[in-house]
Amino acid sequence: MNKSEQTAINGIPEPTLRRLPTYCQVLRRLAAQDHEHVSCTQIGRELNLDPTQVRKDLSLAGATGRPKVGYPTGELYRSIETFLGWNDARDAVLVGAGSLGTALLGYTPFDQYGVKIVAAFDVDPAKCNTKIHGVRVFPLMKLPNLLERLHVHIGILTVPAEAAQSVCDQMTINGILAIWNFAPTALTVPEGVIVQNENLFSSLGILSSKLTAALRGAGTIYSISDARTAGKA
Amino acid sequence: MNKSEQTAINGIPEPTLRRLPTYCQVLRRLAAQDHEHVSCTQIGRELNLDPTQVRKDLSLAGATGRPKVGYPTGELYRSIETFLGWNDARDAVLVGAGSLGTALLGYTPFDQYGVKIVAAFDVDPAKCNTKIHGVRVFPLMKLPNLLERLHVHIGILTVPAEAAQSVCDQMTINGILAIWNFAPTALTVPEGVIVQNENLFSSLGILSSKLTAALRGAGTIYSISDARTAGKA
DNA sequence: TAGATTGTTAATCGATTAACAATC
DNA sequence: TAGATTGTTAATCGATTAACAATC
Repeated sequence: MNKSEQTAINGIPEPTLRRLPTYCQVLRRLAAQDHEHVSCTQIGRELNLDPTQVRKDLSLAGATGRPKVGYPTGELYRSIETFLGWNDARDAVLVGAGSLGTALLGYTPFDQYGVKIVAAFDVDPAKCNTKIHGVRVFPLMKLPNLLERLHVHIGILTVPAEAAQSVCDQMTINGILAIWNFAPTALTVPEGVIVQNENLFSSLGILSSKLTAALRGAGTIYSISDARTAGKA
Repeated sequence: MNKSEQTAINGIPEPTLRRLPTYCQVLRRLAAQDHEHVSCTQIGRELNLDPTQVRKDLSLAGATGRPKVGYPTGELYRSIETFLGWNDARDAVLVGAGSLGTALLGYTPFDQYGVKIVAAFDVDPAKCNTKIHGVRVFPLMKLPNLLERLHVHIGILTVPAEAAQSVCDQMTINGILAIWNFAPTALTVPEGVIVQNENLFSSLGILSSKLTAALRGAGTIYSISDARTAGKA
């Protein structure tokens, strides 16, 4: 049932989509260092990935290289960028100008990664009609009206879990097609709407359970510096 | 070589570790609503997951239920919490008190999720010796000294990509065993050190490539039926 | 040429899903 | 009891990895 997150779009596996942006980051650096060409082996070394996997990912994104030579760095970068839809930024709105929302409003790199936040919304009257990092904050009430006028397709959700579904509904009713959800709760959306969950607590769960396992193992047989053994099993 | 990130710990698959925290969130809500028992079907409905998968996850976490009855809600919650190491909070330090770092310092739910940030560090003298959301900010220079004294095992990295590896090295040299990395760059760490990458741009890449695909194919039968699966979260 | 590298197909591995007996 | 649910084993599915011919 939860096909959404794992299912391939256009035959592109989700893990591939997740890796493509990291290739962009490496390629940008290599291009700045005047590397005209780059091989899958090089990229794989930078990111600790199997070169074959890199090659398969690149081919899925439509890139082509030359045997022995590799891929032209700049061209490869641009073709991934285009594939991801990052070459020209899309407008987005953010709802929930709390600490996390504020941070995202000030996160300048987004411009380079295909997203431009054009308006923010909050229920707190104290925040409304101010600007945060140059973005105007509107009362939540105005969301439907403004969405209709602005034709924005991306919504960023940084509200508390309790408010998430209600705001989500208001977004989808008014034309939002993709929601980047930072609220730690599952959203129900109409068919066709894309939801990308960013659950910080899930990551934290992985981190702490691995650490717990490592420390547990360290206490019994291995020393702390040997925690690696506990980490692999 | 980055097996550490993908490899199961104690035979627990990474996807399971990622789902366990979401079960906690649902269970907490159900417990508050006085549900004494809960079934995998119920949990699955809340999160759009296959009930069999939920059951398997729970069994991997060591929980047991009773046929027809289900799992005792409170007990199940506590057993997952314990499994994740969230029952008593671990100390952590944060390096990089920029906008994202500041947001994390103010993210109160962390206390409930096993992490307590006891100190922050930054290179900017203007930020040093102040408090952000009640956490003292120290000059980065003091990191080694303080880590040694505090015996902290978790490091949160919210510095720019260029500084990430250097700070990471300072962390691991001084006893950090697990790094929550928000910098958009791959880290090289000694064996046994756990790295959990939180690459916002990877998520953004998935979101925007799916949206691009959906908009590109808008109108064709193919993309509409394809978008259906993308909707479920 | 020789060796590195691409592109692609086949094999492997692991996670999800299905099937089903046990049980309350 | 009947039906829902657990626990577990087997089947399926998909991603990763290996193998290898083509090629610059």
